[in-house]
Parts: sequence; structure tokens; C-alpha cells
Amino acid sequence: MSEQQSRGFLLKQRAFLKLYLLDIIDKQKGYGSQMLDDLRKEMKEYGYNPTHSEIYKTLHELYKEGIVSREKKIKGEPGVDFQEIVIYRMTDKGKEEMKLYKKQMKVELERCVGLLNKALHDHYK
Amino acid sequence: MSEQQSRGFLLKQRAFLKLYLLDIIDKQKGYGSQMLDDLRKEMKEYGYNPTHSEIYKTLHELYKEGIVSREKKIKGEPGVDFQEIVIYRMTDKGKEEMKLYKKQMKVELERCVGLLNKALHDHYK
DNA sequence: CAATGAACATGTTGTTCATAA
DNA sequence: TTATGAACAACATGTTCATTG
Repeated sequence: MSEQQSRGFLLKQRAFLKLYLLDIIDKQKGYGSQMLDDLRKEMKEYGYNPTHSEIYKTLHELYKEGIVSREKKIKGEPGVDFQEIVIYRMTDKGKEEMKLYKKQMKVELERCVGLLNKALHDHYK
Repeated sequence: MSEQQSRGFLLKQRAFLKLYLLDIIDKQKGYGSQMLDDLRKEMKEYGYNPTHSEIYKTLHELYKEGIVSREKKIKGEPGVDFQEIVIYRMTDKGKEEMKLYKKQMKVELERCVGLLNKALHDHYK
């Protein structure tokens, strides 16, 4: 997962979502569609409304990288609701890599805040 | 110029550059290639290294929108150096729109800082 | 060669369509 | 229907090539 941070302008959405999704998965909270709903509620006041496909693509990427494992389940009591969902769990490798990723992301987030604050300072002070 | 702010994730690079380029042009500082060098120096410590084509494309956009005017000049004393450069100036319309744009951008920059600080808070506190 | 610009290629994200149970 | 996923389209950006004097 230790792909290069873009080292360009600002953070990519995908990297931001990974941080949140890893945390959600680590805490065993829900499945994809649920994560989407939760994130949307949480981010709403910041004007950010992620799309379902971006969430799924991020989850797939984490899976392909071996950071998380997948397991299909039936939601609700069997016989009542046949909706199939996908549950994610951190792999052992994932738990290790998550630590590293979080460290990198802290630096990257701070860099971005610095850049934006610079713009605020340069133009509004 | 009052195009919609993406209202999505973070600010687009183009919007960020506009803010700086408008300011540079308003202060009558240099031509494209010069602006690029200056911005690179200024942004270097924030890990941001804009490309020449992004600068030029942004300048072209401002021109097409009628925010700035263009004038070709010869750099240095004529006869010594024939390098042609393009000088930009704010139009009257541009001066008006710049005020509005800056107001919008302040809100947008603060929104983005808010989103990033939320991530820092959620994951590192 | 410095500056500008266009063409081209890639990356990133959003919208729409498809499928299962 | 809800959840998942893929296919497709659009946009944003970077890299390379071309031109001019």
C-alpha cells in the first residue's frame, strides 16, 4: 500500500478514503454501502459527498493489495431478507501496513493543510 | 470566472493557481515563465511543483474569460535579446470579478482546511 | 536557447448500466 | 428493492513535441 504520495498539489480523494475505510474496517463497522452512508453523513457539513463507486473502488484496491479480506454474508435473519453484503476484515499484513500508511498520511495531510493555509495567509491577511 | 467550486472533495489545482496568478498579474509582476519560476520557489517547501503547461493553461483561461488582457513584448533591450514574452494585465471586468472570486475562494479554502483538519483530528488525536 | 503553446497521454473521478438474490 | 460491481464517459493534469525569433 505504500504507494507514493502524489507529491504534487493536494491529496487524492482515494488516499483520503483509504484512511477512513481502514479505520472503519479495523473497528468492524458495517459493509460497503453502510460505510458510504456513514461517511456521507459525517462529511456532509464539509461539503464532501463521496460516490458509491469511489468507495467500492477503494475497497477493491485494499483487497487487491492484501490489506483486507472479503467475506460474503446475508444481511438480516436468513429467510427474511436475502440481501447479500460483503464484510471486510484487516489481514495481519494489513494491520502492519496500516500503521505505516497512517504515519505517511499524517505527513501528507499536514503538508496539504500547510499549502492551503499559505494561500489563506497570502491572500487574506 | 464565477464557475462552480467543485463542491466535491478538495480544491482543484487550477482554482488555486488562478488565485495566485491573479494576484501576480494585479501587481504587474513578470510574464508566464517568470511566474512559474517564482511560484515554484515559493511552493517548494510545501512539496508543490507546478508544471509550465498548467500555468499557461490557467493564463489562457483567464484571457478567454476576459479577466486579463495580453500584450507581446521583447525582453531586454531590442537588438540584444529577441526573446518574445507575453505580458498580462487585469481588465476592468477582471478587477471586479477578482474581488468576487477571492471571496468565493476564501470560503472554499476554509472548507478544505476544515476537511483535512477533520481527518487529522479523527485519526491522530 | 528561452518562452510559449499545442498535442498527446495518463490519471482521477463521476455517471450509468448490469446483476444477484 | 439494496448492495455490489463493472463499463463507460468526463474531467483534470502531466509529458512530450513544435514553433518562434
